Amino acid sequence: MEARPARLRWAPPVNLQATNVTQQNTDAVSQPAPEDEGALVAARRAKLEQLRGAMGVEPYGRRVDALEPCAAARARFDEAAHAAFEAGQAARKADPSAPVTDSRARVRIAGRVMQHRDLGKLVFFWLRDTSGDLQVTVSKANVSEADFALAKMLDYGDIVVADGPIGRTNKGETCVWASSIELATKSLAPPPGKWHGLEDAEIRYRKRYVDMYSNPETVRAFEQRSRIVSLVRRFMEARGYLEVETPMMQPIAGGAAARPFVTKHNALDMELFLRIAPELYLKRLMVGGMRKVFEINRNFRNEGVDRSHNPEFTAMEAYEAFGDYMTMLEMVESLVRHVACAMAGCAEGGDGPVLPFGDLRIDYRKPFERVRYEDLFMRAFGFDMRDEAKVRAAGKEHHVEKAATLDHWLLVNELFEEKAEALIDPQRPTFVLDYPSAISPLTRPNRAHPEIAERWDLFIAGMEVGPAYTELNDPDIQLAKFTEQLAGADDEESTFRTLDHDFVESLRVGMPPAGGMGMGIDRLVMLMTNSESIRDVILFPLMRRQ
RNA sequence: GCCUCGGUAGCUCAGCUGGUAGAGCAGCUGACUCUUAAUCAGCGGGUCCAAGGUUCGAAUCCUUGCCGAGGCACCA
Repeated sequence: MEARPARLRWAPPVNLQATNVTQQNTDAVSQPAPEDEGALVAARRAKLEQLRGAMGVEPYGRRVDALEPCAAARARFDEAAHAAFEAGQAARKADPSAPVTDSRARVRIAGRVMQHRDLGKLVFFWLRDTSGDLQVTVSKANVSEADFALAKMLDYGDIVVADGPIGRTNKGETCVWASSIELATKSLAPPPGKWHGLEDAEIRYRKRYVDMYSNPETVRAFEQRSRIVSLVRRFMEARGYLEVETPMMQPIAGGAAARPFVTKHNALDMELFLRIAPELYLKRLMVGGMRKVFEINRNFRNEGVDRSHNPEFTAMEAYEAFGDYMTMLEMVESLVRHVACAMAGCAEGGDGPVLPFGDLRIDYRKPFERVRYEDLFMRAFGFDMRDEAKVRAAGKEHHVEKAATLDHWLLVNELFEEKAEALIDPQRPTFVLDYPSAISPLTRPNRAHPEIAERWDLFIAGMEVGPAYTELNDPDIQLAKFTEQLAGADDEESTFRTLDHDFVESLRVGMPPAGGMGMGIDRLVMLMTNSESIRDVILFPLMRRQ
């Protein structure tokens, strides 16, 4: 990849005369000013000055080559070399002319100081990097006077480089016996406690950088996330899907029914929406002739925030020309099991694992549950969902809002969500098949039963992980459904809902029959990493401004 | 938007029917060549989230607001 010229990278943004930019910057600078810093910070600043002055140490470091992760350094500990060195030391005690024997591996590690114990002429501290912790032992006899002075004055949170042989203490702790140490970065902030670490959920999300070094499982979860996304990509590529990127800023926010975020392009004087879904663009690619595509990217929905919703979230959508919703079902079931297998370390092609999620044990073994929407409705209510009178009565009985006037199928779905979804076993991944057409405007109706759409939703642990459709490719029906939908929009919805005529035009050009699916990647990661809050799988979740 | 719970030292928390603000760890000074949440001696450290009210007196009771957690609602 060619590097961009530095001039471009560092050039100030050009067209930023918009007032909201300045506004945002002012808001961001609500941190306490330096003069508000307490005694703990003052003590660290005093050390900083001492390092720079009397000790001649640069507290913000320099390039260091040939570093290895703490875990790798620890793994290079060799019992025989350690024993030989200890024996040699004993021999020299008896006879100082005995030769020095030291075949222990030399290592160089860097990390944050997590523990610090000063025993006078011997200093122990632990360094932490993302691979783990490793103790560094500094003996006054082994290092320069300057290095020893530095070792004694280190603070919890400082970033330090240590060089030396990997060995063991008398008490059996594997450690680096420092031959030299170097301060990489002085930390000025008071750290969280060394025992409890950082537990306050608010600070964990707001200051993720502290959470990450204080709670190693945080970094672990995000390493897992990265691995899962990579597995998903490789799975899709192996099946011949092409990864594409479609607009995140759209003049019409289509493809779903959520409330969008609004923004503006100044030069074109144009209102834009952050996308709520990529669907309508990916389908245009089908029209253009691409057979199998997928996109993994952010969607933005201007809705509430809770344990399974963040306003910006990562979704995958995939489309396969000449497929249908059952093509997608096979693909998604294989994909979810594939990822679950990788997480559990079980054999590929086997039945699949059982993974914990909170108090649940999710059973990813073959096959996932399949249940028809109308059968689930029948089980929940005891009558057919097409029975308008009974549905109307049940709506009133269950106090559905506007039960008397609401469209029959919308009422059916209200009832379904209230009572039927609860019948799904949260421990069994379940495909609910064949939703009513009336609530599926982008889905092709079943040819024999047009009130039913060829659509499924996958539920795991009570969460909706994603839907799939046999895509509607009849331009006339699509236009009719869009028009009907717009007619039902209230005043607020009308401000952001517009008919995407170009999309309808693309269907007139002709989209091959196709299957399509969507999947919430954050929710998939939650399930795979046993994280019950979406905030634990998003590095910087949206928080209210302080 | 609604309901419940919470916000006290850098961190984790205690603080009873209203009566001078506490602990452990962290910090500072000193001792210690094998520590493992090191130990020992000594010393500092608070806008009790904010504003208002009740009271002789409020961390504590009341009201409102801010921030968070959980739940509900919203989310085809």
